[in-house]
Amino acid sequence: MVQQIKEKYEETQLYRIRHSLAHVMAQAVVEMFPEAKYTIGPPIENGFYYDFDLPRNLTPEDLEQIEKRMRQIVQGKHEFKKKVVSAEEARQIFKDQPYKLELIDGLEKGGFDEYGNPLAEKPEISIYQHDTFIDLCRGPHVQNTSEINPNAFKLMSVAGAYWRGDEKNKMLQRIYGTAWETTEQLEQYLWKLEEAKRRDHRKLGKELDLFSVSDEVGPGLILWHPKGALVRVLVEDFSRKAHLENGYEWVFSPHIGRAHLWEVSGHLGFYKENMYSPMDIEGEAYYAKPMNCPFHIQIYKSRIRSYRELPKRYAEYGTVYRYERSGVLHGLTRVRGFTQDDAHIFCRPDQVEEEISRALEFSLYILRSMGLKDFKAYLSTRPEKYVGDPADWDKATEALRRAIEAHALPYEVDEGGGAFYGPKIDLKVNDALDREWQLSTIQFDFNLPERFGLEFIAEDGQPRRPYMVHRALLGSMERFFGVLIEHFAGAFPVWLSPVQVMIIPIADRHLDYAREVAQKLRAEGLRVEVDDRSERMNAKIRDAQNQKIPYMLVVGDKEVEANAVALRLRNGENPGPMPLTEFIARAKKDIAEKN
RNA sequence: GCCCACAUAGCUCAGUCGGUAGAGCACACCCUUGGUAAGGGUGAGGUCACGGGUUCAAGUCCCGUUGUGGGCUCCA
Repeated sequence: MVQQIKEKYEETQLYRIRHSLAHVMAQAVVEMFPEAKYTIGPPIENGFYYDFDLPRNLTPEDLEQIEKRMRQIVQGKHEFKKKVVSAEEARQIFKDQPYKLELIDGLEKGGFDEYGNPLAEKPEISIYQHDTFIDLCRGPHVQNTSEINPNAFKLMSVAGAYWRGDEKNKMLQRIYGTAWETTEQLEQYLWKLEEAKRRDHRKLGKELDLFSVSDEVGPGLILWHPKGALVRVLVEDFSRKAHLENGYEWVFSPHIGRAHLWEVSGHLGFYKENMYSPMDIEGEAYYAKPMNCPFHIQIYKSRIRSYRELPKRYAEYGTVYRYERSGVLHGLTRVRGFTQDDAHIFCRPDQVEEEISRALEFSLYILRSMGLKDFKAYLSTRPEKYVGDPADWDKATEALRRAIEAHALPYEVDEGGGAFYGPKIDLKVNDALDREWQLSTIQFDFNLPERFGLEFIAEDGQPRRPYMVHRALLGSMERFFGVLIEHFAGAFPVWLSPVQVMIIPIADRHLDYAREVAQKLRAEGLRVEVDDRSERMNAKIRDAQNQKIPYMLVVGDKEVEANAVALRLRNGENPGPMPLTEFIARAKKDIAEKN
């Protein structure tokens, strides 16, 4: 999995620091709880963690104390010493540590490393010691704890985690820490966390009145308020138009379908745990759709298809319902009912290459139009269990790879990470805080064409099976909106701002003029409101700015006199008075350029 | 689903040792008509998530349920 990056990270000093701090933390915890059973503690993105089996639950005060003790240990200038040992020696050393013994068994048998990941070769067994603490570990570590800056790490949280990630196993206590080379880096990281909190879409969703979730309706079900819905409508309209211009045909399909459909599609076999219980309609079972594919397939199958009419590209904003376990729901990014900007492409084998390339190109175009610029692709290839012809898999995978390379996207290959029905590209987006979000996906499907017996009549008059590609670009409207909110911190580009202009009359006598300006701007297609409250101008500015409204137009005696407006921007910039016509030109330019 | 924490006015929160509920913002009304990030006053607004229990007495202690948050696992 994602080998390229992982290996690079493993070679860095930061990786060694984090890995070493995990050991130091384990020492501090074991000192605090001599009966503690310790398990594994790897470096991760931004830091490290270690999982413990402890006699009681940790409190925030415990964390402080552990952190304090860690500083002392780090400052003790202890050397990290590696030693290769036999399995027997290792068992002796860790005789009171059942989790370690389990790991040693795995190492001895080969096939698994100390984190339980599959391994090609049988590894040597090594231990690392610093100060009084010995851990089963293959390293690498710093030479000496003096290489660790005692003021560049911090323990962040305690959370439950299953032994080896399996929910059938015991729940352990995981302590997360973050660690850096310098204090500045630590502070920068902590700032980023704060900033992420400030732009949390759940918080902004409330403050900007964009959406809500109601207990009465149910968890994971989103209510789009007028302002949020307006953004969605704008995004949908833009994207729908682009689809129609790019050779897609728009379709609509129902939200439920007969059990038989889902049996044929196989969803009742391999996807049932994500589907809701059926409803009874005149003695027949119907299911809410977890995917749109079977419906688009029915449209394809509604008559005989000629090779001449391929490719067929059916697009729909398809609302699907999937059962997600209560613990995984999260704001807009993980919900139970959501709308995908879905499409299915049915094409001839000789069209695959171009269709993939087009789909990727189109995806990048749409995402860039939304103000997202930083992408990374993940190519997932054939897993061990798969359906279809390996030759088709290879052809499809190569088409995906060439498309990525043709677009000069950075990418990683997830060998064997594809679904059983086909290889795929996932496109992840890095937002303004450099956080990665998965949005687009382009997947081949070698399963459904077979199951539904899809055909087209080839040039020679014989039926052939088409290739089928499933793709979503924004992913889901809910998740995309969540990402959009966080990326822009709620300050959407002008073309997507629910309210683009707030007119701020200074005194009541300017109200008529303010309304007149509003009318003129509306006639130009701008979304305008007048703040006619009996508040001071300062308060109105503050409120408009907090609502992230792109343009504030202050109008008072001078503006009325000169048929002008005084412009203020939401970033605090103050271009000042200008003729109304000049403002209109400026706004229209910003909108056209998607600023 | 599992581990931990949390749930008080529309929002953000306070509420000590168990003694019967508070602030700011928002809202309504009144005064104020102010030139680039909060003018002043008055008022209305709460089954303290829900259901049990302990107690003379529960927002506060205990149990359960629901929801939310941080994780685990999974994913658009």
